[in-house]
Amino acid sequence: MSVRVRFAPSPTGPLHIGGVRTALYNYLFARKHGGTFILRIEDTDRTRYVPGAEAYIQEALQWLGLTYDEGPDKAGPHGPYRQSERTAIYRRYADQLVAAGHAYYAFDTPEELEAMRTRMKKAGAAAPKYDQVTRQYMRNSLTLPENETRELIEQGVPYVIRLKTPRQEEVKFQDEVRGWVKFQSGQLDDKVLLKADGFPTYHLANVVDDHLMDISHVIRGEEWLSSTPVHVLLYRYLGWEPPCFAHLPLILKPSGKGKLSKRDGDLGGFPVFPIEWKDPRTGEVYAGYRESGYLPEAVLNILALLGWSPGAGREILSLDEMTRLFSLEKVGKSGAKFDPQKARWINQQHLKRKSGQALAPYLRTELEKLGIDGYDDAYLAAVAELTREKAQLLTDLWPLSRFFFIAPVEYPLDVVKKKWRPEVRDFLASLAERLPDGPLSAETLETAFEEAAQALGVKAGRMKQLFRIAISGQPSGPSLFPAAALLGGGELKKRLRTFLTWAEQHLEE
RNA sequence: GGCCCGUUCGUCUAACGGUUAGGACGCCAGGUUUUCAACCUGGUAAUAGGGGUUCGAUUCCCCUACGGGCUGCCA
Repeated sequence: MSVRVRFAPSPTGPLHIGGVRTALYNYLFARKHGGTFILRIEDTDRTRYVPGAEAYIQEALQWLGLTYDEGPDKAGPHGPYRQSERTAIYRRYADQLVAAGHAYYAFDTPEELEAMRTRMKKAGAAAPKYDQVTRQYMRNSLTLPENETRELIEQGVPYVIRLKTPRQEEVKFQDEVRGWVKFQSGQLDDKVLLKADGFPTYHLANVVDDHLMDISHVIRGEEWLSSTPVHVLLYRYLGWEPPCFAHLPLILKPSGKGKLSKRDGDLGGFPVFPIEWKDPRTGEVYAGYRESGYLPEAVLNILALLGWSPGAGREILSLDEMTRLFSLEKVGKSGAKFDPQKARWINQQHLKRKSGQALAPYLRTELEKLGIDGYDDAYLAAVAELTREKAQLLTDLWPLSRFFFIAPVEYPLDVVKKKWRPEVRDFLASLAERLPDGPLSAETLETAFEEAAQALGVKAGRMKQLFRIAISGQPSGPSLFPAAALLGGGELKKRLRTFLTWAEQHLEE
């Protein structure tokens, strides 16, 4: 049996990281088994449709490198891959279920349903549902005479098609991550399959499409676990073999309770969306991992570890490595709290593994924003090479790299005061004299540094931080001599003199 | 409330009946004879509780507690 899996988001807004993780696991499973990964858009709710959401999903997956083999923009043998374009198909199966006696027409208006619920609540039912018992008192093709049902339909009275759940049956299925899960059908309600507007609900569309698209494994979030028995029933009534199910543990809020939601990002200071999202209705902008300085491979790595572990202490993984190591057996059962700190650490690890060359374009972009040019790629790469060690996010790179392009004009007065001593002036001046005008190596610089210190009888170590401040304007930063050497002798001299002048003005002895 | 799922350091997790219960993030301490978010070393800290089963339970079973999901003509 060939592996075919799908990621089936609903375009009701931006994809959040829980969804991204579902996509990732599906992707990994497909690639691991040489299978097919499909993107299917579940846009069956016209009231919640958000323009731009589908494009957002595609852009996010593309940025992350989760390429799919079939999808709305990638033709395949089982299209179309947008459910709104498949309504006739669902209709056909809904009719088939009615004809077979497994589903029925229900004419109850929303008001009537509401009335039923409040009535039952008053009578003591905590969560009233349209089920084996309730349906006997509602307006549907089970309670109405056949000719009346036909008449209502002919008159164009709105109706839905509901699944006729059996009264007392055990419905069970084997979940790949949880083992056998059992439900009593009497606990189920008569789910709407086809809505009054002719669109299917998730349950119908999902089952029909998974079958028609030949899906072998349904890998989705745990929020679907309790509707799986309904799906199992549907497969049975349609005469189809159900796929394998695997329900993934949920990603939980870092603090407090509940599953991760839109708001949590703002509160916790971390993004919940892969890329930035502008709400077309409110104009609100939500931060994305991409814009916040995360590498796509790091985001994938962060998410992969939330609910899955390859064991053996492996944590920093590329997409290829994850693919090799992935298995549903190793997926955990319990919800995982999102840890923003660890997320940043993982990003940092990936950043450290990047070459300066690969990071250079990011610096280029920052320079362009400021209208600075005149630096070649090799220089940018060398800078990135030095600063990436200290960066956790891509966005940390520029603040760390800035002084390689822009000479400091201000210095942290308090630190300078603390470290200042009379011989510093002479030392820096002497160092400036010893430097060549052109390029220099870190070794040459260090030698000159030592010599200058010796000549004046001061400890080289004591001079280092002020030297750093003089050339970068910052009390800390990348490895000192390599960084300074990269600036070149001429530039160093200039900066030392500027600093000495500044010191004269700001330090009264 | 009902149904379903879950429960190992603060967090993510490893250990598929026998380990001094391991790793990672975080935190703390020390080192790196300048700083430092980097690096190195060390430390801190867990099997929810109670019953079984077993020679032996983190691991299997039951109960309780707690957490989560679902309970829509939303997905």
